[in-house]
Formats: sequence, structure tokens, C-alpha cells
Amino acid sequence: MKLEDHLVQPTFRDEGQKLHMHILVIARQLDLMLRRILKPHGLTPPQYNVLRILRGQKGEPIAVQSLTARMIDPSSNTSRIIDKLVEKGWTNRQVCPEDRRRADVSITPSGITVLTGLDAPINAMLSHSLSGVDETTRIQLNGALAHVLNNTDDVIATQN
Amino acid sequence: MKLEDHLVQPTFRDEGQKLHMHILVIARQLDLMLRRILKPHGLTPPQYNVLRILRGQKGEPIAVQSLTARMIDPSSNTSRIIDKLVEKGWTNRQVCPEDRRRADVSITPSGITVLTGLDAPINAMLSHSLSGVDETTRIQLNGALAHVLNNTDDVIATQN
DNA sequence: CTACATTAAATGTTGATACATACATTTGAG
DNA sequence: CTCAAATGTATGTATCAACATTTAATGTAG
Repeated sequence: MKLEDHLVQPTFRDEGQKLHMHILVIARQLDLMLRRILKPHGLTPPQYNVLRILRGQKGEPIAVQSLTARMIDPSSNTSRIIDKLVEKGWTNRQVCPEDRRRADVSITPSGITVLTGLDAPINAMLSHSLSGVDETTRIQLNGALAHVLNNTDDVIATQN
Repeated sequence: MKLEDHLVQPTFRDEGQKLHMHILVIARQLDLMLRRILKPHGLTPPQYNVLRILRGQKGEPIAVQSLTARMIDPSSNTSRIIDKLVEKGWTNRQVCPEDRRRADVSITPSGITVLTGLDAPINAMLSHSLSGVDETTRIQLNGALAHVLNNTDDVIATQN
């Protein structure tokens, strides 16, 4: 299904508009697919994102603020996301002894197990979404998108 | 700011993972920027999306379901999005005479005025985000992203 | 015509999210 | 040592979204 069909729109004003729409619609599709995989496990995409970051820590605890900085969507409420994960027994949270304002967060063995079960379907989904895009094109895309990301930072930063 | 800095991650597994992250992070940035422009006008991105579709109708009313199909994020809450726009006097909603189950929605002159005021800042923001990406690259990006979009449709469709 | 299915939109409910604010702790100037 | 400012996290509140259900209108088979 082409972008034009997705948005039931015969044409786009120019390649720039089309590019924006592509990015927005694909991001939404990826989110939707991820949510479908995660839902039976009782996880939302931000919760999954947090678990993935924690697993990448290799057992090393991390402060909430560092977790927030590493998230795809840092505006979501990290404290409450961790609440949910602690409730399910997938993360530990304890006050950091060196700085008692901080909360050290880490993943539990049970959290690792959940992630392990999700690896295959999620990798399959992501890999399928990029099938037909060869390595050279992927590199080109990343190069161009790095420019775009850099441009958006200007706007975000000047409005902070 | 590079993707690696955004996610405070030194490297990515491969170009595919990086591409996914680029798409998700850029989409989030675009949404954030749009939200900042719209907020002073009391609009959310989906509400803006609906108004844009209605303006594109050139006065021709459109049913709620067609509106939903054309939205970037086809939420099941189109009714309530229209509620908000009707409250503010930016859209009309009336029962369709031919099929009284349907609701015909159209934009009001006051709605057009709001959109007109938004055109300049939003176009500037979007155009800035793509500066440094030349026309040839834009076309290449759209070509590759069309493949990706097509692939994601497979997954979405088979799970419906 | 009646009964039942189908369609279009609206709504109830529950949970998530954004933004602002509060609270506790630490830091550092004097 | 003291206290104002900064920092890290949590929470209050209002809004928004997902999902299921409901209401109303239309289509259709007997």
C-alpha cells in the first residue's frame, strides 16, 4: 500500500511533504506493530524501551534521569513507567546510597525472561519492515536522516 | 545532534536498527515541534490534521469515516476530535440527508482563518527540517520509504 | 411487513500521557 | 555552619487515546 492510499490522497505537494508524511506514517505503523506484539505480555512501547535499556546495562543499575535521556520518547513519565515495571516484578528500584535523591533502577531475571521471549518476534517484525531495502540504501537513508534529525534539533533547542 | 547522542548510545547493532531509530526519533521530533506551534492556538496535531483535510475538501462536506481514513493517525476517536473543533467554531457537523447515520463535516470560515495563520510557521518548520537534503536525495528517500511502508502493511493487514 | 444483520457514528470506561508542581536531598557560596 | 539554589524524582491534574459497547439508521432475506 502506497502512502497515497494510506492517506487517501492522490498526490503530494512536493517530495518534501511526501517525505514528512512517509516518516510520520511509518513511525505510526512501527508503533502499532510493536504494540500488537507487546500487548499480550502486558507491556507498552515505552515500558519495553525502558526494559531494553536496562538489559543493555548488563546488571549495572541506572538512575531515572539517565533512563529518560536514553528513551526514544523522553517526555513520557519515567517514574510511573518504572512503577508499572516494578509492580510486575520486571525491575528493581532502590534509593541510591551515595545520593539519596536518586533511584537506582535495574532489570530482574524475570524481566530478562520477558525480553528474551520478545526478541524473536520483534526482530522478525523489524527485519521484515526493512526487507527489500539493501545495505547501501540503508546507509544512504541513515546519512540523509541524520541531517534531518540535526535540523529538527535546532528548532527544539531554540524553543527550550 | 546525532542519533547516538539523542539516545545516549555509542553505536547501533546495524544500519537497520539505526534506520528504525532514526524514523522513530525524527517522527517524535516533528510531532513535538508541531505541538509547540499549535498549542497557543488551542489545537492538537490530530485536530490540525482534520482541519487540513477539511480545507482540502474545498467546501465539500465529508463523512466521519472518510475523514478517519485520511488521517495520519486514524484514531477511533474522530467523533470527539470533531466535537472539539465544533466547540471552537472551526467546523460544522450535520446529519447527512441521504443517509442519516452519516455526519457531514466541513470547515467554517473561522476554521480557514486559523489554518491560514498557521501556514507560514508550519511550512517554515517543515522546510527547515529538510534543509540540506537535496531534491535527488528526497526522491531516493521516498522511494526507499515506500518499500518500508509497503512491508509494514503486510504485518498490519495479516493481524486484522 | 417483520426480523435480523450490517453500517455509521457516538459514548463509557479505563489507562496512558503531557505539563506543571511539589517534595526531598544535595551542593556550594559566604 | 547555614541557607538559598539546584537537582532528582514523584505526584496532581487535566487531557487524550484505545477498546468495547451502544444507539440509530439502513439493507436484506423470508
